Amino acid sequence: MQDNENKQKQDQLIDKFGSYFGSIGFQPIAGRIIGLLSVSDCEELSFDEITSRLQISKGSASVVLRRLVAEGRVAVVTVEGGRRHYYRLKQQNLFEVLDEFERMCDSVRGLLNTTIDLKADKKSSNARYFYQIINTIDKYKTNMAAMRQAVQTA
Amino acid sequence: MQDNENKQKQDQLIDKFGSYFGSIGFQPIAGRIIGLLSVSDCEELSFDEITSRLQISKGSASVVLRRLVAEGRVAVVTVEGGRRHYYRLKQQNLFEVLDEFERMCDSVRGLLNTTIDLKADKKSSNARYFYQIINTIDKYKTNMAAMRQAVQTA
DNA sequence: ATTTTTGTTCAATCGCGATTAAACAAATCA
DNA sequence: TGATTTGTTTAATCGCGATTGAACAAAAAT
Repeated sequence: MQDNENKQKQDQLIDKFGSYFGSIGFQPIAGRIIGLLSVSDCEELSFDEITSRLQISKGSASVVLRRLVAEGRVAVVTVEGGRRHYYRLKQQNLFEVLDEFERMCDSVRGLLNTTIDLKADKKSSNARYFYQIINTIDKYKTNMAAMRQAVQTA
Repeated sequence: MQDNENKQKQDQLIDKFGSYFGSIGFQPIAGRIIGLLSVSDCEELSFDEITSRLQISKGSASVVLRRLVAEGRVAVVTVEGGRRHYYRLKQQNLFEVLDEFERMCDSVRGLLNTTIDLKADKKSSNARYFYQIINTIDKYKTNMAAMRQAVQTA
């Protein structure tokens, strides 16, 4: 009973992980695998445990796990002598998400600069708006750099 | 010649806007419309100018524009006496993107908290990892609050 | 009143990633 | 060696949002 209830709560959480990772561009199954590895009390699960717990085909699991391993999100643990593969959540650099966000900011900044360059009237309403955005991005990046430094030295 | 070259550059930029907005969950056409309204020297374009410049069906344009207007990304300008609708880029609150990012942080934070709650061993490797992430999120939010204040009073 | 312009609605299609099933390969066991 | 477990590969399918085309509606022009 207790166990069953716990499992249900875990399943709900796994789905929430799934939709979160789905929202940032992961395949649904990839998100749910990360969810399972995050939620499970046992931190190393076999291929078989993953497919049966998530009720997914071996094919899906194989493809998605390979990708997750290649991306460095999941680690494979091969126990000596055994033939099974075990998978565990790989801990990420905590600033990785911020890195990606800043890269996105950079690309937007570049895009806006090019856009302004191409404009006949650099003082037009939109051009001024774009200048403002560029400015805000710059402030944000300065701020983030300071924060990283603070965390590093802490 | 000059004109044609300029138009090509604009088209490239419009596609870049398109793929950027696509990457953050917009329909391709929505992204390209925003791109056109951003890049165009004329800041108010009619329905017809949009469909013909982007080579899209009236149906698509109608649906997508309605949505963009509903979301507050595009404004409709109806000139007195005329029957045409004109569309212009609506300038956003510059912190809107950050707002969304912070909301996402909040939801992740909640998810991780729930996950830790459910764990048998709160000192497990993953649990400790999740605590670290929560901590970093908190630092980030504190920092952002300070930055906003600074921008407000500037 | 009729025609033209302007835009909307909606059924049908298109494209594409996600997923599966089943055949296949490789390693271990008996 | 033959049987079993463990995972991979790939062709086919599924699902779903994006897009179109064509019929339709509303307003203005003639």
